[in-house]
Amino acid sequence: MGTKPTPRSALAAACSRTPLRSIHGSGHRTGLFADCPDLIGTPFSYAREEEIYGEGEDAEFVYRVVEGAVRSHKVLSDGRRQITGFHLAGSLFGFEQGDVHWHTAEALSDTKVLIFQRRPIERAATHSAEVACQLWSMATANLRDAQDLTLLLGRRSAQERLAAFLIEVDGRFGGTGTFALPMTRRDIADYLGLTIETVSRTFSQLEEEGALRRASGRQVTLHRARLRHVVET
Amino acid sequence: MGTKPTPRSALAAACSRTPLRSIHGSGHRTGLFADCPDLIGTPFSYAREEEIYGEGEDAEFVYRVVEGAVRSHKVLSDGRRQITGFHLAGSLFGFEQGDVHWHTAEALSDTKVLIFQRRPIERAATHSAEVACQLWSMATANLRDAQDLTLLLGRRSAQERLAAFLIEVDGRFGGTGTFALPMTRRDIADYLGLTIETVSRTFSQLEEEGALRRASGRQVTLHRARLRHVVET
DNA sequence: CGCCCCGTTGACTCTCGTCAACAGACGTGG
DNA sequence: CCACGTCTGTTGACGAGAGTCAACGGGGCG
Repeated sequence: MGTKPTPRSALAAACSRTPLRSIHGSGHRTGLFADCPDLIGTPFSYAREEEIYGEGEDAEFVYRVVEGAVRSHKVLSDGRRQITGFHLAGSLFGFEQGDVHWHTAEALSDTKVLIFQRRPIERAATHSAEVACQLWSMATANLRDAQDLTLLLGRRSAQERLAAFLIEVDGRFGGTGTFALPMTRRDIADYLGLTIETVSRTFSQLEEEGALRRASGRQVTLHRARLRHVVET
Repeated sequence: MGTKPTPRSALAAACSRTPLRSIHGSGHRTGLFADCPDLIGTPFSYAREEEIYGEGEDAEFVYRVVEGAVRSHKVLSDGRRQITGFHLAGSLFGFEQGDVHWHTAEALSDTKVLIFQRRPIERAATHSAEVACQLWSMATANLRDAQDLTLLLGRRSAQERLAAFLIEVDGRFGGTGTFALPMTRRDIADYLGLTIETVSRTFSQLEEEGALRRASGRQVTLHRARLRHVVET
């Protein structure tokens, strides 16, 4: 591929050559913008651990995950990190208030996204109540997630946090109870407000209690009833 | 006052008698709905510790604090509680996604609010991009607050949490550095993910370090530079 | 006056963090 | 092909910070 193209250059190129129809219908969830045919995203790729945008950067684009996974986080000056969310296939991220990002976003693995320019969407929102309502609905969904995380971090033990997290991820992967975690122990720890050692020990405890089984790689099989019992309410 | 009127009955009465102009201009911050003259709230009062709405209840109204203070929280089945936000004069609360509240809201002290019906506002949003954009903006502001709290709960020590909290409250009271906390130690603890004993001890530590002074009641005077130093980043 | 609630403090406990060692997977280069 | 380093994950020993339990003082209110 030679030198890495920027989102901007990819967008410019896409304007002249992309067969727009081919971008949709590729299996990602319908949702925001699904009924806005003029808001077609430009495909783009990021390598594992590559930064998509940084905190404080100009928020020129928003993104929808097509394949792979992304994390959003904030860091303190001494390096402590809090991941505020994982974005899996189908989810939209990077849409924040104001003109700069207040998080850093990085690809967990090689990831394909669709890129949208933020400005035209915001301009559309000022004219179309429908678009604005979709943005509102999206923000509200994110708000609920953030507040659930707040309850998790403020009032739950390590076991409860990990159990709730695994149930949540399972749900996002279709609820089969078996999946491969796309993130490292460090990512899980920084999401749950724990250390990697505690996450690792808690995995072992849950396995001893028969609430899950670990296989090679990051494959896990959940005993969902027992995990739910750990989480209770 | 005899039997307590419901918001519903107050609203019905207000339709026939309230001199609408008198409600506004009473010193609360301008903001959402300020430019929607047809969305006039009905005044209503709650006593200290009174529940305004409960988790799972039908979300018929939204509220703006005129005077006093309100807390929103969630509880786990075993009684552990996480306060997700305090609402002081001027702030709007109760606007959540879906038809039911996902929090409980209670008055910290005797509190005056303006009540708005949710449905007409939502209906207005589907027609007016401006209203919808305001709702979006409000949700996004709440989202940022929730994510800041996430970072606080996930990665900060008791001292850092309390210092950040005091700076935040000071800011909301005008940034003079001296004010009376409207909430109890229990409320602070349940907001910061700590216990009341830890909050109390942390107050004492910060006072020993000269970062604040406590006076009678819940009056505090902050040494803001030292508190900011505790929080650093 | 007496009760209850709030806040503070002390003593002890326990969960989770810290520091360290080590095993397995993977990629690189000799 | 294998030695090597690196990265991820696991486990153990120990320590620190926050939680738990308990006592007590002060203020508000019936």
